Amino acid sequence: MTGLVQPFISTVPGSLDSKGRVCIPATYRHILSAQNTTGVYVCPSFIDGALDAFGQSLLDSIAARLAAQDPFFSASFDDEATALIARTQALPIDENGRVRLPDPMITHAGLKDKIVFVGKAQKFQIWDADAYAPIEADALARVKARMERARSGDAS
Amino acid sequence: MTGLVQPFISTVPGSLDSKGRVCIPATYRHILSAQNTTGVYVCPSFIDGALDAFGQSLLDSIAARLAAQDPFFSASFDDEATALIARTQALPIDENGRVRLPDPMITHAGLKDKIVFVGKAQKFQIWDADAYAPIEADALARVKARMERARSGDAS
DNA sequence: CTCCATCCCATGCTATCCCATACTGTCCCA
DNA sequence: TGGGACAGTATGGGATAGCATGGGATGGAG
Repeated sequence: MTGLVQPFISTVPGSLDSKGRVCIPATYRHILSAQNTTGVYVCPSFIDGALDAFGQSLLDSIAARLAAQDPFFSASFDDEATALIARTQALPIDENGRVRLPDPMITHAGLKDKIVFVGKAQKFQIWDADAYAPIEADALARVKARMERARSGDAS
Repeated sequence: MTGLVQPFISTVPGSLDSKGRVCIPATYRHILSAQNTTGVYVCPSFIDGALDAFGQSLLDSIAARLAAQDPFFSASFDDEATALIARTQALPIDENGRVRLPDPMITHAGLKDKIVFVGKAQKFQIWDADAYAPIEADALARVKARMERARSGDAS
């Protein structure tokens, strides 16, 4: 049943206005509303300077995993809840498709004026446009190198 | 189908005033009232300097598992749940969304002026702001380390 | 009678909602 | 195939309801 969820794809440019608002691309909004999500869940990544955004489907699977644990006496529950649930915010989307990003999240991602939305299947990410450019280049280079290694290995 | 209960998420800053009152974040209050809870249940944590706060849903499931002797939990769960219930207080929320924390609980959590509310799905916690910062950092580090271990294990 | 706790009212502010406008892509028809 | 119209999308700004906070008043207990 999880396989039927539509994935977030492609990279979309966007902008952050003076009030800290961003306009979620219409394509992503349609996917979100198909998940019975009125808003969008956003969590600062603990790997890099991105914001992870997702809908009800992904949150449910996280909450379900936590619900199977003892909320008062389990150490693993506590770490996971602290890292994921506590740092995630439910942001409502207004009728024009915009969300107000909390200031700490803007700071975390170093968002200026220009931003990009990057589809990652179950979730999408929000990056500062300048910060994302080298990240994308590096990722492309790694994929290219791996493919060439695989090809030369196969061609024996 | 009331099966899915809305989880407490995100971290919200707050304050303790000179009368020992705290203002419960509006988002949490809405979740509580959706659980037919007029007030909030609060219990000093067993493992650290936090206050655990929750609504009717979690209290019911504790009581139900006590009665059913749920084998999923450890053998000592019965003792723990009994202690938990004994130390829990039902605090009324006034019309402005505030609760008066009993002095022993303020002492337990070492609350000064600045506090934080930390969402943990079925419950949320109340921490002194300064005390929580290192707790969060440690939990993040542990989760991050676990992820990197898993990644290097995959990359054979 | 004094002190302490709870209740209630009043205020400033921030966040949310809403409207008004510009634009861009698509669709239809000549 | 080109031009025009329209609908959905994106952006800026202003008003308002709700939230958070402080202080005073009232009732009960010691």
